[in-house]
Amino acid sequence: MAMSRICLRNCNGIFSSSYSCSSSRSNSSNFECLDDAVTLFRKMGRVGLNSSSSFECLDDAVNLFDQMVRMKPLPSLVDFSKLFSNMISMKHYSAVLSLFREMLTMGIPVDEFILNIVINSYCLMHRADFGFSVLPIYLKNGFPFNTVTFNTLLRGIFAENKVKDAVELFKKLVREKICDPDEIMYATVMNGLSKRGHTQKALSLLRLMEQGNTQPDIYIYNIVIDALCKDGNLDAAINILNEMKQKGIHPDILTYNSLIDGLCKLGQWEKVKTLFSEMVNLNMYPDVHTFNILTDGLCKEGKVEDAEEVIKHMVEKGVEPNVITYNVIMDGYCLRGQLDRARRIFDILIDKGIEPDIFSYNILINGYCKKKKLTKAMQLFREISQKGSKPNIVTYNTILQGLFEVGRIGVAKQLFVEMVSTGPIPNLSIYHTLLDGYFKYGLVEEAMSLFNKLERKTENIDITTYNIIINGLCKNGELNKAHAIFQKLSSIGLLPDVRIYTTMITGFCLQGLLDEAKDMLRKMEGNNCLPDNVTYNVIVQGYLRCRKINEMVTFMKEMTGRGFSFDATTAELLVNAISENPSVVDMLPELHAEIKK
DNA sequence: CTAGGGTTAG
Repeated sequence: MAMSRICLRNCNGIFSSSYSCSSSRSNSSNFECLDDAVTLFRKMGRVGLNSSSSFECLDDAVNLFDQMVRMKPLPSLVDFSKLFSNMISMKHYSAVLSLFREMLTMGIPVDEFILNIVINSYCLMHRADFGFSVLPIYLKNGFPFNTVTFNTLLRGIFAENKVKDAVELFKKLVREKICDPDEIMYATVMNGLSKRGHTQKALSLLRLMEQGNTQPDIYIYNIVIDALCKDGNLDAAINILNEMKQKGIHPDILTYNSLIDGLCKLGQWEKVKTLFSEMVNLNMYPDVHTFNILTDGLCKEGKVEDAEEVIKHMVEKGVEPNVITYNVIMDGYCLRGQLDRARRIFDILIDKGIEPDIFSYNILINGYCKKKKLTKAMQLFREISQKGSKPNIVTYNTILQGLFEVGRIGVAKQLFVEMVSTGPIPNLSIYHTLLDGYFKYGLVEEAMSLFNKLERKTENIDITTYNIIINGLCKNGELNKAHAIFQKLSSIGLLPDVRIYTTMITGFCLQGLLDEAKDMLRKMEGNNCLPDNVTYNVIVQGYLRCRKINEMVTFMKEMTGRGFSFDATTAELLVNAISENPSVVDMLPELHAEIKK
């Protein structure tokens, strides 16, 4: 009953659909829910909720709200805040909004806590714009804005990837002295920036902070250090580490975990050891994250046995491996093609009473797909739903790629239909998989009709989509169509990147149109898009295939001059050309060493 | 009392 009421309340709003997505419908009867709620309510007492309380289902929360609004005198706003917070932790965002509206309608006064929760609900629904529409209510009630309000909004804007808007808002707040940014606000902005690839901007904010009243704390330093580590800029990260130490701010386990992760990814194992002993000497004990980072680093280098040793070590030290530990190991075995071992690990995980999560399944499914064992992969795929979990977008993408790889196009199409009706909303990666798959099997019409549908909404597609289309058309003998699409790119505001140029050059080479390929190479340079290793290999291969050795040599010199080298295909073609006509060698004297390789 | 911040896995 409560469910339907919420839906009714929502039908004026735009959130009814989001609501039905985020709510988990309870199977228990409303009666039971009501009883639960009443019991819960009695337990909490008239004074309000216990902060640790939670509800079985949305109905409990709504019923509790109904009880609360009927009470005389009304429970305090603290109790309403607690109720709403609980609902947010259960992801019932739109239900919070409905109940909030109901409070307003009933003339129940609200406070800034409630308003901030409401703003957060909008933000968590990725509608920060509606969050702003709550601000007038502060003014109407004479509440001053506080940093929490704007932090919530900033976080919401970042969550929608609107980096510029977030930075604008932050600047406005500071410039117009609307609120004084605290450590948390700096952390919010810096985290938003660094998680979206703007490490340098985060770093300059750190410098700005150092000059102001709010001094950076451990959180701030951890954000910046982690961002630098993720960028592989370990020197800079360690410089910041030393800076913070000098200021008397002690690095914590997160600081060390970020640094160790960065060093592992660079394969700098000696430095990893140094940092590891440094943290132990500081009485900071490595936790499950630290060990997972080490395990992952080793697995990515193919050293799964060493990773297994790390696990033995952590168990000896009393740190329990978690699902991620086993996932990392499974992925390590899958990467080496040892599917059976990965499957053992999977069984061990279950034996230990650890629930495999969607990652566990995705890793194994990916392993089976790479081995073209689609039947096994599909079995696991079905098992996810049987176990009461749900395949996510990555699961679908992995399976779809696997199905196309082995040519089971019909099943792939079926699975896509199933996804549209019951699965996650397809994203660009899914469409890329479909387009790529269609082209691979010569289904140009299908690919183009899907592309035309996608193209109607320009925000649906990106430069990679065009790369797939241009590549697919070229591979299917539709060079002219490919070129036409390439030429209209700039008119729709997309700058061709090195990959697109290379695809076009590949297309020309495929048709033996070497002059056109050469023109394209010069054109890209003119457009400030430098050819890379792949571009040069493609063009050299083009000349080699047509046995135009003189021109080939020109490009060969150019590419080696720029520090690029031949890939396996180029080398093979060159060897073939030489064996056919040994005099070719004389034309490239300076490359003897290269050829021998 | 109740609202906002940092780490790991495909």
